[in-house]
Amino acid sequence: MPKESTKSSKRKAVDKAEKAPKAKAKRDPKAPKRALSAYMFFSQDWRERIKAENPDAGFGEIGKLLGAKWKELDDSEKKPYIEQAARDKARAEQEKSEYDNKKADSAGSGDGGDEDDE
DNA sequence: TGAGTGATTGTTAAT
DNA sequence: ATTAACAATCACTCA
Repeated sequence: MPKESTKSSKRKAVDKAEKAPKAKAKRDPKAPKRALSAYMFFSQDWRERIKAENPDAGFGEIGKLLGAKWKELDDSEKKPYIEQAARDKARAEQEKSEYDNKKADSAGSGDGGDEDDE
């Protein structure tokens, strides 16, 4: 059985389940961005289905419908999406790698080699 | 070393 | 461009 060592706490954040006051835009100028989550891939595949059966459904309907279906799916059904998420995660790792690389590089040289206009 | 925190992903549609 | 529920996430940071 998989050992569940530390998973006894981080719950608090999830447990809160409070209404999102508002999503933040971003903090770092070149945020390496994270990886997409299974839900992202799931939505990409389902969004068309949801709209197909709910052409009038706006965002609220789709969002709730999507989430409802997502939970309806079996772990095996989500697996493919999770795998995609895992794949993207690896991609994100590379992104971070570059970000970390640049970061370390610019840190030493005062002036940033490449400066994006922003 | 462990804990948890926040930031991020994508959809649609309106503003 | 931004925001909003919907869900996952999980890499980073700190003491």
